[in-house]
Amino acid sequence: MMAPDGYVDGGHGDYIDRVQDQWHGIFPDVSSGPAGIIGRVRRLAQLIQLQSDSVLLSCGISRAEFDILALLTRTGRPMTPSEFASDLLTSPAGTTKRINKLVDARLVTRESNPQDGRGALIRLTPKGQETILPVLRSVSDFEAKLTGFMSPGDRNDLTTLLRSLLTHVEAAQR
Amino acid sequence: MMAPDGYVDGGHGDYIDRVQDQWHGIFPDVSSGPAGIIGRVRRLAQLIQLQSDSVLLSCGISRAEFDILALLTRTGRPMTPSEFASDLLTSPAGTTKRINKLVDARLVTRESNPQDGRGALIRLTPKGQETILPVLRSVSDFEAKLTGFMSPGDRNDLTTLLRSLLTHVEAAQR
DNA sequence: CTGATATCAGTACAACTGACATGA
DNA sequence: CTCATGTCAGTTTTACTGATATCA
Repeated sequence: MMAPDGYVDGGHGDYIDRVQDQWHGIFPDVSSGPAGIIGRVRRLAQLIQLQSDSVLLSCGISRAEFDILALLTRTGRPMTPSEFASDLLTSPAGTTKRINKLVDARLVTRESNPQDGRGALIRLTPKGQETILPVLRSVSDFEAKLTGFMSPGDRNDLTTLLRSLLTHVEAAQR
Repeated sequence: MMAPDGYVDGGHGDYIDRVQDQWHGIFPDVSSGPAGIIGRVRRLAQLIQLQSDSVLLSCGISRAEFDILALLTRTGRPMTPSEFASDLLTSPAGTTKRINKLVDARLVTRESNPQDGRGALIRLTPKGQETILPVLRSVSDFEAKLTGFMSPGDRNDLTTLLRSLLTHVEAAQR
């Protein structure tokens, strides 16, 4: 069914459909289209976070630790605290605290940066690599399980549409 | 370009494209398809949260307060703390604290439930209604601005695909 | 009695702000 | 000197766990 503003008038499939039915009952003339996208992105992230945190917990690692270790793994090189902060959108002080916990756990080392005396260089230790690899596999399996029910075509379409939206939201960030 | 597992091999449009290029440089044979969806949902929610919080801040209201006031508005009836907790996925004690702040601000009232002596009933006050209505408009405008660049067809497609994914994730929740 | 509802106290965690030391 | 980097101290916020009172 098509609403006047061009949005599909949802059935009762998920949380957001129920939310939008409620809004429509209160404000019948207000478009609920954008919230059908933004609301689902937010709700999905909330549920995924919940489930994904329990995957990490079963690996004995926190989300904060995972983010830094995964970032170090995928760049494959030592990185500075500034790089963590700008990639993970955390404050400088918060970044320091995360690093300290990882240093205490011997998962990373902190060296002074030979190129820049102000800076530090955070390097993954062998223990850090051993720790993060199975976790990466678990997380990857978890993500595959969540999306595996979709057809390859739908997954491609969703990926493309989300990329388009993310590109736009990133541009609005600045 | 199509990867062997049926996922589009992304260009360099957004944060996740760059992340996936890094992963592909380290583990060339691992599928990065699911993370192209899950990663974007997470990143989108993070950026949207950031921008949306600043919209709320400019309205002088916190996210926690907004969620409860919006829920009360869209159901159009007094609700119990249990209902807040199960809808917003917060703990009972955390829910009580949120309500206390709203009661202190005179935005809601707490009455004992005549149908159930154990329970409470939270009701929106006139001041609460006056407070939340312009905020709802601001948030709605913000959401429309984020999605307005997409074609109606793309918005429909994205909505449908996200509904399908959310329905699946909700089912996995139980 | 049991199970559910709601609250409170205490705790733990995460993040921020502002100050500061260091060096480009 | 000014600006950037990184760290620390202190504060605030937030949510949780466990215990408790109440009542279906």
